[in-house]
Amino acid sequence: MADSSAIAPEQAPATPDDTVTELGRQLARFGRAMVRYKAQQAASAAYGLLFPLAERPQRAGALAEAVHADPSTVSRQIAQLVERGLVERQPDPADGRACVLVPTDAGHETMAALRRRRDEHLAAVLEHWPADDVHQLVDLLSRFITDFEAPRPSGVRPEETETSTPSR
Amino acid sequence: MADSSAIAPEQAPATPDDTVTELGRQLARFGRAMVRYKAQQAASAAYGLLFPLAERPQRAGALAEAVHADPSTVSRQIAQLVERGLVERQPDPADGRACVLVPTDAGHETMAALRRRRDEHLAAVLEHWPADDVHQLVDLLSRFITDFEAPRPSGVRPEETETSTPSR
DNA sequence: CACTACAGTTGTACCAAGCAAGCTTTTTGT
DNA sequence: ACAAAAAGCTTGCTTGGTACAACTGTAGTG
Repeated sequence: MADSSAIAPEQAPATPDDTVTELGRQLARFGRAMVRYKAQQAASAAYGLLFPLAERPQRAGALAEAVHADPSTVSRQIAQLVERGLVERQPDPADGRACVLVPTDAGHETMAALRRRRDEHLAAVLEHWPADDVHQLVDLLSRFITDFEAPRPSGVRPEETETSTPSR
Repeated sequence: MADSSAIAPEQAPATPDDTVTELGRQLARFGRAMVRYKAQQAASAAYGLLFPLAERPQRAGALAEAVHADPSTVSRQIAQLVERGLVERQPDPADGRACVLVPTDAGHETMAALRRRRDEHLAAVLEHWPADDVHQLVDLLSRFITDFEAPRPSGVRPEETETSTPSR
């Protein structure tokens, strides 16, 4: 495959490929840590949907795409939230099939509490970090996830986002 | 609970808290991306154990601690690997209860293939990244995970401080 | 008025992880 | 040396989260 052609070997102790491999390693480690953290939190995964919904109420399908999950998964999680009174289904006047999902007051409170706890934990973890490092981590991580989510590892479709594919 | 008033002796106007919150957001996003990525990979989670085992053959308990997982989970995953002929149980001469887990040749090959695929994917994702940014991401991420895993924000046991056993 | 497309929900199956209990072997105490 | 306690690992059971596939009901179209 393409060896590191364009990149000049600077002071890196090894080739850039090694850096990539190391990143993969840290990613796996990170994934495990995340799974473990989420598991030890009592909060069901459904609660994570409160965050995007609080930012912008939207329909189930849009939400599913926003979090890159299957519509069925989101549907069940929404059902949990509705059952707990954290989210309300407001029938969309423009489309009878759809419902706009809006967090209730309790939903906002719950989300705020979750965020507070998260923030406290993170603040403790980052207690001795220089602010600049934190900022850089956020920046790099954010960019990485964006690039990570964007492409399909196999079968990349540059621009096929067109809505109309019926033609039948 | 204690609000942020008790925690921050001095609260900066807008910066650090926001950065922390944003980090939490990115973390959640990353968690979803990881789950999705792992799900779309045909490889079972058990294969991830090949990496630490290839670096250093070790026993099941040590492996479980290394990946911060329950011994039972590791036991099953190891069973899968043994069944597929990727790992061999070598009876420990010093301890009859234990087995040292050693990747077979096929195990090494499988792991190499996995790593290659991972690296290719990551290389594609990072195609347009400056090498320095990648290096910094690895560095910051690695440090962050370490700090994230180390402390026990809730349920600190003062008594268990005798041995440096960060278990559980 | 039929007929296709679309939004969401429900049925089913799978995988991953953990707790608790059990079995075997080692270590320890008397 | 023997019995009891501890250690290392495995297995039974339960839970939680996800996706695929099939189904229900509404919107748009000729």
